[in-house]
Order: sequence, then structure tokens, then C-alpha cells
Amino acid sequence: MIKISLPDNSVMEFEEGVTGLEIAQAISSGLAKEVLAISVDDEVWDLHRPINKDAKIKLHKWNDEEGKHAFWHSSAHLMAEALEKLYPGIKFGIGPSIEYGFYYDVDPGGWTITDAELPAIEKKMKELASQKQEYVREEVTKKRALEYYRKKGDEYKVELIKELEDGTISFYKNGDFTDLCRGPHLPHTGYIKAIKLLSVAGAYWRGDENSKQLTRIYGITFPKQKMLDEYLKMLEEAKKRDHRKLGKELELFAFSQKVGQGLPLWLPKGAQLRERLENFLKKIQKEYGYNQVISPHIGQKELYVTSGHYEKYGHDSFQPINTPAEGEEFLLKPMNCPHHCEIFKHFQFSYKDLPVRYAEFGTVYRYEQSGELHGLTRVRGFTQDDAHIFCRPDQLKEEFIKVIDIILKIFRALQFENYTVQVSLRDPERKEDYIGSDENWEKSEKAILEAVKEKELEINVEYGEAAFYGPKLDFMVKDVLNRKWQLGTIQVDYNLPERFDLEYVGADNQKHRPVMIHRAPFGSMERFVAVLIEHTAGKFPLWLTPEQIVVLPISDKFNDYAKNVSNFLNNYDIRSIVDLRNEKVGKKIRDNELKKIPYLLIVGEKEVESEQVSIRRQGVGDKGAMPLKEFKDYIINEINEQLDFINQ
RNA sequence: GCCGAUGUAGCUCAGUUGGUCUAGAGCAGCUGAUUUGUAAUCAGCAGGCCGUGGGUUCGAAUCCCUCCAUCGGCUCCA
Repeated sequence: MIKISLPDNSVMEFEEGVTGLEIAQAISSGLAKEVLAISVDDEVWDLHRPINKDAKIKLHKWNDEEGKHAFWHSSAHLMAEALEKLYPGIKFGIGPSIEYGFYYDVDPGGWTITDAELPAIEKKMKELASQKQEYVREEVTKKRALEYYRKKGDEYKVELIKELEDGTISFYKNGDFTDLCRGPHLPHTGYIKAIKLLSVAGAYWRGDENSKQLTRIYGITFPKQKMLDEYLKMLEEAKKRDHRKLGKELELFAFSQKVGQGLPLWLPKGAQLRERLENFLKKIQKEYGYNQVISPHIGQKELYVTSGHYEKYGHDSFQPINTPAEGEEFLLKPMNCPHHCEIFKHFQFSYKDLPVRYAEFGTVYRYEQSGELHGLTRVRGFTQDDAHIFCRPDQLKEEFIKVIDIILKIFRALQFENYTVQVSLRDPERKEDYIGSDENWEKSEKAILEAVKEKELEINVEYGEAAFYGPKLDFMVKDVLNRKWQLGTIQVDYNLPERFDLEYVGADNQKHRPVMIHRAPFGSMERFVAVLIEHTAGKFPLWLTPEQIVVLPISDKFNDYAKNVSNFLNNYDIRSIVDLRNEKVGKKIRDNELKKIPYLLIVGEKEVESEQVSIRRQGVGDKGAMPLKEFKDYIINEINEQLDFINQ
């Protein structure tokens, strides 16, 4: 007999060789129906795998990550089996589960798999799923594993196996399909009831641009059809909040083929929104002792040679602008730091003057690869809410923390709750990709980690995500389709001060090198607005939204009163417009609801006589009538409450 | 940049196997009627080189190729 300890610390006794499924069955038959995988001493196992010694276990259902992982990973194998049946000779790369669903990278050989083929693959999968094929685990030697895939002619699996250690290799078989796999898997394919293949994409083998590009098929599965229906519906709903769609509908921004790819045009309402955000940040920065500066949109090539950016990015960027003068070359500014360094150099600073903080809404241009452009989140011309802080080494931590405070303040003000904080460090294996001494890198990384610790931020550490001149603290936010975007960023930099030979005079009357912090709380105005649109579904907070109020006269007899109402409000800096169209009020309500204007004021005979307005809150409905003067106070009060919250 | 898909009025979309397609609809726009009470009043008008360039064909929005743009990924992101 062996002892099995459960998460609640109770212990059950079983015969040696008991399986997870049998344990679940012993607890309750309901549990046995729901369980998908089992953790045995913190390793996730199949439910069929015999347990031969005392162990601590945890049973995983759908709601556990481990349960979903087993489910989706098994689904990837099921898809592979279907693919092998439909496309004989197809070769397989890797096929993992992901946050939502799974994919498999395949080399279809002579076949081309497109979206049009997905329904047929799905159908095959359903057919195989209903056969309740067992997922059978088999431990194999490296030699046998290599033999199997060499014979099969699958060079991708051979490559993977070569890197594995003998004695740790297992195969899983479902139906006629055998895969190199660590597991765990479901007991059989019958668990998979609802299947949807979502898309086909290209993906480089092992993520290397120079390797062959495989075909990646994304899919998702569920134990119940209803769950799939709900998921697909959720996806549809999310697409309605896509900033590209709403940006067009709400007339915030546009693109023009003639102007150029990735070069956004801010329409009046979008420009207004952005300006308000900029002013909001400017005010905060003023409080934190920043000075606004302005630098030109181009700079001599030499400037970027000095900074090191030219060497790193010059080749793949917008190419130098030539002038009538022989040999003279300018670059469109791809970042603001070198300019700010030159501003710093203009002065002679003493240690008493530091920190010096230069802020600029600086528009920069980067030649992003065409396939990477994406709405406002990835563009070729964008405005960073940039600033550079030049400080003494002993001020670094304090300054860094102050920047974290600004970012957190902004996120809180705009109610960004679902962000993650990422410490982006060098790839320790590829130090040659970065400039600067190891010593400086270590100092920078230490500064960030200390600041983060002091602020008690929960962080993820990502290696290889640093900028080439220094490590970063990045604030990541997801869009409606769960894609991660970097918004706020803070970077410690010992390198540029050296390259630009920046100095201040210390208390010892000697020259010293300042440390530089690069930071952008929004990241870029474009990306921030994009994510803001998706988070709010276009319903911006009252203080921020371009149009706060629309006045709807019931017929043109009341147009003058409506105009008076609007003018009255505008005199108090409340942003209102009037809908004077010759339409029924129902129509005006509908159209303005869709424009997501927060307050709709309906005025007719009653309101004219009593100097009132009837209030309708967007998305909520009729709120009754109120004297105009009272409404004015009501709105001002609501806006002030929001601003007070922000300024706390 | 790479793989796959898509591209028809300002917007959302029809357009069957190439043949009254001289390309349609709804919304938006304009004109007129209507004077309206909480999510679409009616009628009329106007609006398109069917992304671009080339080809196949008696005939192309429809088939083929080039380029451009967009979408989903990959790679990249100072």
C-alpha cells in the first residue's frame, strides 16, 4: 500500500500502481468525471499513469491551468493526428498549449494549408475525438526515439530529440499518431467535445527568422459545446471594441495610403483627446520638477553615430536625408535622448543642480517592418511622452521610484487595472548585442530591482527584453484580443552619458558622470490612446472625452433654446454640441448614443417653459428633468470629482 | 521582411460557374415633405476607373501575374 496525501492534508491509502483517475473515483464519481490531470509531487501527470510510491497529489479540473493545459495539449495531438490523415507525409514541429487554446507548427511538404481547409480538419478531429482514442504514454530511449523519427523522415523532431537527455524521453500515442512529448495528456480523446480551428499563420522554426517557415494552425477546444459558443461570442464582442474600428467610428484617427503606411492622422476629436492627456501629464510632471524642452524632428547623422543608435538601427531605418551640401546627412529623429543629452551639455551643472529632468512630447520616426504595423499600437511615426532625468548616482533609486509613482498615478487615474510589471534584462547568452560595460549593466539592473522591491511591485523578469543600452522596467497592458503591449517604460542608462561625455561638477570640485533615466509613462500617445479606447470601449471618462454633452431639440421650434443651452454650458468650459438635424428625437438619441457622448439633453416645450433640460445618460437612459443651472453644477461637480480622484 | 487571407460608393456589405453589370442595397450626404418627447419618419437626388499596373478572353468586379494597402500570425520593437 502507498500513502497519497491530498491538498487538504488528508491521507488516503491505495494499492501500488494506483492512477489519478482511480483516486478521483475513490473520492467521488462526480470528481472523476471532471478531473483532467493530476500533480504528483508537483509534477503534472496523466490520469492513467501509475503511482508507485507515497506521494502528494492534486487533482486538476478545467478551472486549473494544469487541467486546461492537459486538455489543450491533448487537442494539439488530436489535430496532428487529423492532419496526418488528411495530409500524408506532413511533418511536425512543436504543438503546445497556450493561454487560450493551442497550436501546432507543421511542415505540410507539398501541401498548402489555408483557412479554407480548417473546417475539414475540424471535422476529422471531431470524428477521431468521438472514437475515444486513448493517449498512451511510452518511455523510450534516445536511440529508439531518433530511429523512429529518422525513419519517418521528420527532421524537426530529430533535431528536438538530439537536445534531450537519454532517459527523459517519452512518446504519446493517440490512434495512429505518435508524438514526442513530455505530457501530460487526457485519458482519451473523447473528453474533447467542442473544437474550433481559429487561424493559419506562418511561424519560423524555433522562432528564428533565418530558419524555415512552418505553417502554424491555431485552435481551441472545450469539454462542452456551450463553452465554445460562449468563447466565440466573447471574441466577437471583443472585436467590437477594437481601437481600429472605434477610432474610425468615433472619428478619432485615420490612415491614408497617400500619406503613408503607419503614419496616423489625428482627426479633430482624437487630437483633442490626446491634447487633454498630454496636458494631464504635463501638469503632473510640473509637480515632479520636470522642465519641458523642444527639439527638432531631424538631427545630423553624427548625433546618432555618437549615441550608438546608428550602428544598431541605421541600416533598417529611414535612410538619411541629403541636402544640397556635399556629404551632409540628417536623420529623422528615431528617439529624443541624444537631443536631450545635448541640451544637458549646453549647461554647466553642479551636483546641487541635479537631478535635471527634461520632458518633451517628442515625435519620432522608426521604419518598422511593414508586417508589424498595427493600428495605433505599432506605427512608423509616433509621439513619445518622453523625459530624461540626469542625476547623481546617489539619487538614482529615489528618482527611479518617483517615476514609478508617476506611472502608477496615471494608470490609476485612467483605471488601468490589468497591467503587469516586467523587468526587462539582457539576454545573458548574447551580451554582444548590447553596449556598455558589464559593471554598468550590473549597476543598472541592481538599481531597478531595488526600486521595484521598495515599491513592492509584483514583477515578471524577462531576459533578452532590455534595450541595447540598458535594462528596463516595463508596464504591460493587454488589448481586447489579449495581445500584450508595452505602455509605460523606465530605463536606467549609464551608457549615453559616457558616449556624450556628460559631466557635472561634484562637491569635490571634480568632474563626474551623471546617470540617465529614460522614461515614458504612456509609452507613446498613439499606443496609449489605442489601449485606452479598447479598455473603455470608446466611453471615455467625462473629463477626458471630446464631447461631453449633446443637446437634442425635439423639433426645430426649440433650436434656439437648444443653442442657448449649449452656449451656456460652453461658457463654463463644458464641452457641448447641438444636434439641429431635422430628425425625430428617437433618431437623434440613437445616433448620439452610438457616438458615446456621455450626456444627452432633450429639450422641448416643457423644458423651454421651465428653463430645464431632460437628461439622458449614455448607455443608462432617461434620468428625468433638471433646471439648466442645476445641471451645470451637477456636471461641473462630476468632472471635479473625477479630477480630484486623479489628483489624490 | 516572411507565411496565409482580404481589397466593390464616406461607412457596412450583395454581386452565383466570366455574358443587359451601362455594377446594386442599407447607413451617412444633399433636396423636399414632416414639427416630431427618450435607440432608426417618408420621398427624391447624388455618389464607384470594382486597390494599382499588366495579361488571358469576342467579352473581366469575376481567371492569371506584379505592385500597394489591410487583417491573422511569425520575426522585430531604440
